[in-house]
Amino acid sequence: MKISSQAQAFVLHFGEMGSRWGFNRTVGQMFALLTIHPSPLNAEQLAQALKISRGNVSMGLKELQAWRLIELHHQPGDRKDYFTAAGSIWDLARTVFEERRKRELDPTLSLLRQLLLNEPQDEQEAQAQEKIQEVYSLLELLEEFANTLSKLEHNDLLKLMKLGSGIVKLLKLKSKLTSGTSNSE
Amino acid sequence: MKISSQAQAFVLHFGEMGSRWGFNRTVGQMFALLTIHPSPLNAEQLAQALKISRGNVSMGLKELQAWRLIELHHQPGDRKDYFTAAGSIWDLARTVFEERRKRELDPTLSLLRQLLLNEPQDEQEAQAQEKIQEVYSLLELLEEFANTLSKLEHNDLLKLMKLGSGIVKLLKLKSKLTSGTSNSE
DNA sequence: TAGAATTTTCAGAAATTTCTGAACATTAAG
DNA sequence: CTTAATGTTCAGAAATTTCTGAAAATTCTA
Repeated sequence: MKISSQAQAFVLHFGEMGSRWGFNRTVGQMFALLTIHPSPLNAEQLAQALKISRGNVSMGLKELQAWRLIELHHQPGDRKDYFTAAGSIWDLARTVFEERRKRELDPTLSLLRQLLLNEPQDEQEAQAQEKIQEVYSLLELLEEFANTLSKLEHNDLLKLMKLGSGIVKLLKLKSKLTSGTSNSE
Repeated sequence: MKISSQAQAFVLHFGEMGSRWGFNRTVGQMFALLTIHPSPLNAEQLAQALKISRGNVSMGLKELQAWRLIELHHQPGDRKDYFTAAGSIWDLARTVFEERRKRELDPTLSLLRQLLLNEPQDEQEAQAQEKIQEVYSLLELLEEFANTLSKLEHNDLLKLMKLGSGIVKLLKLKSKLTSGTSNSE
C-alpha cells in the first residue's frame, strides 16, 4: 500500500472536491484511490492508506455502493472483500451523471408537480404558479435531455461532444430537411 | 411580505436542495424567494420572511451576487437595496450551469494538468499517470462540451434538447455528409 | 456448533459549517 | 460636521456533518 506522491495528490484533491460532487471528503478519497490503484483493495488497506477508521471505511464503501461506483471482488483463499472502481472512467462518469440527475433533479420535479396541482386562490398565487410552471418546464426538459445523453452509445456521445459549434450548423441543416414536422422520438 | 403556502413550500424545498446545488440552506431559500416573488425585496424583508438574522441575509446576498444570480434595484426615495433574481428562469439556469462548471471542473482540470507534467519514475507511477490522463481527457471534453452548450443561442439550445433520440439520426446524417473530414469549429 | 475473521452499526466525540447579533463602516441628508 | 439609516463584518454560539472505536452481527472454517 505504498502510494506515490502523484497518487497522493490525486486522492487528496478528490477528497477536497468530494463535497462539490455530492459526497464527503473521505468517500471522495476512497473513490479516487480505488480509481487510481491498479489492483483491488480491502477495507483494511483503505483505512491504512487514508488514515481513517475501519468504521468510516465501512460506511464509505456502503455509500460508494449506493452510487454504484465500486464493485466487489474476491481473492481465492481470502475472505476479505476487495473493491475496485466499477468499469472504465467513462462508465464512472456516466454513473455519477445519472446519480446526480436523480438526486438533484427528481425530488424537485416531483415537488413542483405537486404544487402545480393546486388551484391558485388569488392573483398573487396565480403569478407564483406561473413561475413554478416555468421552472418546472425547464427542469423537465433538462431531465429529458440528460436522459437522452445517458442513453447514447459511447461513440455517438463522443461525436456529439466533439461537434463544438458544428452543432449549430447541424441544427440548421436539420431544420432545412424536416421543416414543418415534429420530431422528438 | 405575506407568502402563500404555495410559495412557502417552494422556498423551503429550494432550501433543502440548496446544498446539492452548491449553496447552503438559507442562500437557497433567499434565491427561491427572490425568484418567486413578483417584486424586488430588501434585506429586512428577506430576514423577516425567512426568519433569519440580518447578518445572515447580508452574507447570503453577497454569495448570490458572487454567483451572479441576483441584481440590485433601487426604489425612488428609498435608500435600501432591493434585489430580484437576475433575468429569466433560463438565464438563471445558464448562470448556475456555468458557475458550477467553474467550481466543479476547473480546479480539477488544473490539478490534473499539473500532475501530468511530472515524468513518471517507475512502472507504478506510469500506470497511475495513464489513469490520470484518461480522467483528464474526459473532463476536458466535458468542459468543452459544456462551453459549447453555454454559448448556444436559446433557440438552438431548445432545439437540441428537444431532439431526443433524433440526435442519433442527425449524427448519422452528418457522418454521411462529411465522411473523412475533421470538423470541430 | 464453536470460534476466529471480517464487516456493520451506532453513540458520542470531533470537525466543520452555518447563523446570530452586536460592533463597526458607509452613505446620504440636513 | 452630525446624525440617522442602512449595510457589513466577524467572534463566538448553535446546528450539522463526519468520524472513531468498541460492541454487535455476520460469515466462514473446521
